[in-house]
Amino acid sequence: MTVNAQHLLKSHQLRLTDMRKKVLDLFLTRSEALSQNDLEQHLGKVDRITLYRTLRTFEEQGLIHKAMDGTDKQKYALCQHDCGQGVHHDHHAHFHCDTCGKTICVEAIAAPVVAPPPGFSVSETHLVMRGQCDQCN
Amino acid sequence: MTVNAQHLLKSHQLRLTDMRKKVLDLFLTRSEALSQNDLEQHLGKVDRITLYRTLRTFEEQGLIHKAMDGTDKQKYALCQHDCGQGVHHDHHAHFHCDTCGKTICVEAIAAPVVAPPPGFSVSETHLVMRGQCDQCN
DNA sequence: TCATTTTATGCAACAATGTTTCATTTAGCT
DNA sequence: AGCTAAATGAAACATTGTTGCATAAAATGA
Repeated sequence: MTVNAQHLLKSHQLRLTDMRKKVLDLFLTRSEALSQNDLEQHLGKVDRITLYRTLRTFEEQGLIHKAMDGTDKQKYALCQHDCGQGVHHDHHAHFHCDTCGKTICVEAIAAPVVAPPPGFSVSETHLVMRGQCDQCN
Repeated sequence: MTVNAQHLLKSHQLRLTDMRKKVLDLFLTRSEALSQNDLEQHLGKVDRITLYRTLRTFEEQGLIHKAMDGTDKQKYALCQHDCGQGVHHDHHAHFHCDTCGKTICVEAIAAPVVAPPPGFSVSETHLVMRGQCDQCN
């Protein structure tokens, strides 16, 4: 486990367990968003349920965020900002490659601030691009 | 069945079957996007698989489009433009209410045109807002 | 209207994913 | 080392997505 992972867990009031260390380490070495299935592939034989709860916990504590990409599968990526318990500050766009299926965070592009229709209030705005990534182009 | 539904099916080269007429009629009376589960609730006892294939066919033929809303469930809404086989022209934003769970199309707001990172090419861009709708506010 | 052809349906079956309950194990603290 | 709160792992179940195949129905043309 990297020092970084240990520090991240500690700073988010999370106990250091094997599963959490392994999962977080994997996120730290990957630039693209990971689905639960991706994680299972990379981690080998791990308990599906524990992994599911680990991801939920990480998301609740602001360690990772859901990467909306228009597919029906949930994917997660590391938060780059100081997100905390129940608070996320990730406003970047996500890019989904229709060829390789990878989903990556595009920090350089922020979701636009748009005026909602009358009577509506907006708490988050997401921008999702689909197409071909640099690897597949 | 409304005349509208019959005309829509015909103009998209689709046979007029009971399921298709019922499903399309329901979309025509609803302003929000519908999940497969929503449709089953409203249609009563219908075959799950046939409904699944009906939605897939409608989507392929440009009658309905997937309404991305950040939830893990697939939702569909009527195309407002002249979408055809494999061609969709829906570039509007979608709004998801975190209270009532409804997802609606916001025709007034278009997904922005953004310059992708170098090496990337973009085929579609989606804009999703989350918050409270006018009913729940 | 009826026979033919093409397409849609309904059923069975299965894979993947999401989720809860509960007994057991483990991490963090004293 | 021992205590306590929390995490894990197993079982079990719900929901959703998906394919193959025999049957039924829609469109077409005589």
